[in-house]
Amino acid sequence: MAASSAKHDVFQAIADPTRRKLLKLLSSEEMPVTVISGHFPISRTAVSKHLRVLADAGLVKERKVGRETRYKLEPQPLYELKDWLQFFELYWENKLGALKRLVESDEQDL
Amino acid sequence: MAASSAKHDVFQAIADPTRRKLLKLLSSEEMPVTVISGHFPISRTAVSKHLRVLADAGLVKERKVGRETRYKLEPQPLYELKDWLQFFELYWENKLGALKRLVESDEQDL
DNA sequence: ATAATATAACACCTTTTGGTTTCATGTCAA
DNA sequence: TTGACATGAAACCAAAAGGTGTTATATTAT
Repeated sequence: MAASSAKHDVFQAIADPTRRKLLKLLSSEEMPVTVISGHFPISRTAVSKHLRVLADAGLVKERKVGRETRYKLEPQPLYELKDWLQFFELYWENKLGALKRLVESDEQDL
Repeated sequence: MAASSAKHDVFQAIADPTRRKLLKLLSSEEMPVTVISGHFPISRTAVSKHLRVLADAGLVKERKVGRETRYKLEPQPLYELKDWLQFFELYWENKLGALKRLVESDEQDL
């Protein structure tokens, strides 16, 4: 899995379905690894590695509490995704809207 | 690379930087593979495989014109991504909101 | 008909990824 | 202090991913 020496980016981090489920799970509540693992059919170690990838991408924050490590969603990096997506919105939604804007700017030129 | 027998999903398709560049490149104009390859440092075959992954995810549309195959962006599947993202907007906006409240209360303390 | 072009299809290679099991370390409770 | 628990780390594995180069096939131009 992800050895995680090099920083992972958001796009790659969310590519995996398990990691996406992790993000949702950790969105509301902070949780220790053991509890998190209970929600997945894979081993605790595997979950731990996914968490590492997410942490690398900055999507999750770790906090040590006694002998456990608790994880929580850190949504900021998703901004990058939103920005990226915004570029394409032009193309799907309003082909009409884009045309309208174009026409309007042309009108101003008149 | 992606053999592409099983359908690829959008999240996986956009995970690769080359594929993201492909999407941008194909957003404005329809292009045949050879022209597309000119924009990348990798082999034409590699580009072709990336295009296949994108097509699998429905992000790109192929059209045969004579002996060439032209590719164009098909932005619809990005909707899924937007929906997914929307869930998390709640969390980061709250955070910003919370920060704003914090700053404001600090100002009031002065 | 023949040569050149565009691209898909194969076969192959290396690195990464998702997963496992086992071991080491740190912390809490008795 | 001794044992149980939580987690990280390490070693390992199979499959997928990204890449290459080499055919094969269809289409266009001469």
